[in-house]
Amino acid sequence: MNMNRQDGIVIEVPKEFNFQQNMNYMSRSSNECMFEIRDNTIIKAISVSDKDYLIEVSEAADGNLLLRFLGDAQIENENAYDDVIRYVRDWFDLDRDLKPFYDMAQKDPLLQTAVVEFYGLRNIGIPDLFEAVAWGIIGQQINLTYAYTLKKRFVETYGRSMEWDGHRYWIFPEAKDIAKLTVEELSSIKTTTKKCEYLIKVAELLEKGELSKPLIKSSGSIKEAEKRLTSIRGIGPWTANYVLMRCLRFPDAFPIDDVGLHNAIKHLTGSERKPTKEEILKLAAPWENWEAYATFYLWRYLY
DNA sequence: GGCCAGGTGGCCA
DNA sequence: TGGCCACATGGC
Repeated sequence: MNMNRQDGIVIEVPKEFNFQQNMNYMSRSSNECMFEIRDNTIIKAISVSDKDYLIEVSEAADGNLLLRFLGDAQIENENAYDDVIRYVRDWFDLDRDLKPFYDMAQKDPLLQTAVVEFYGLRNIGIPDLFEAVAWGIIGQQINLTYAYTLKKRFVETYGRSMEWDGHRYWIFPEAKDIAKLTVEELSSIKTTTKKCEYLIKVAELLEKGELSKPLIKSSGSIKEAEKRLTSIRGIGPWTANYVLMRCLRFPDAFPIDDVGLHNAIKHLTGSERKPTKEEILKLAAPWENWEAYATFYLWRYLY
């Protein structure tokens, strides 16, 4: 492995990977505050093993990913490299074999065009559980543009940041800091009282260790994982499946109540109305165990 | 100005 | 279980 800090570290990608497709997805909102797209590279502040790093991910000449450390992050040992590489592999879902998905999808009426048009797109994840849940709660029942505005307010009020080359890069607020807040304090970001309650409660559960990635992963099935999440106030079936899909990486996570999914299906089928739940279940039957990727690809039709 | 947002909890039958 | 309804405000 190339460990030269100056040249960057090459992270090998699977065959079913296309840098530009993932960039296109990540460029979907100009109001995204958790990373920056600049000169066809992604720059992001991350917290891994209790250390903050500023990283740049770009495309290497051979099509692999190139990881560079920016700023004055102290790389103390080889383990730190491994931690960050693992983070990036998880973030881009590089260790999943998409061939079975593509084999299935090219025969599927709803997906066959999508997998050609977006070939090489990965389910870009939200590795931090608190961020994934909070983003889900914040985004409930509001338009995506406004959701990005609220997230930005939340992050810039309660997160910490690193500055580099005249830009500021944010790390998502930590659960332990949000758990201390009152609803009144948190409502300064101007979201609903209920969402403030939910966010603080989730932060408390994470802080107490009553909610964690290993705990959810240890669930016997997706149904149990979903149940564990929906037992928490503010997390319904949509949020639970969203989190299982973007953070826990359950391939069969399926946010079937998602209005974006409904609109994508409406668009692709040329229907005048949104599909019913029964119609979606029927359309999605062939997607078994690939519902998360199917949903992720169909979302690409919305921007 | 009015409808719609990457929903959820609570109440009711 | 399944059907309503309040929530609560911005985007377009």
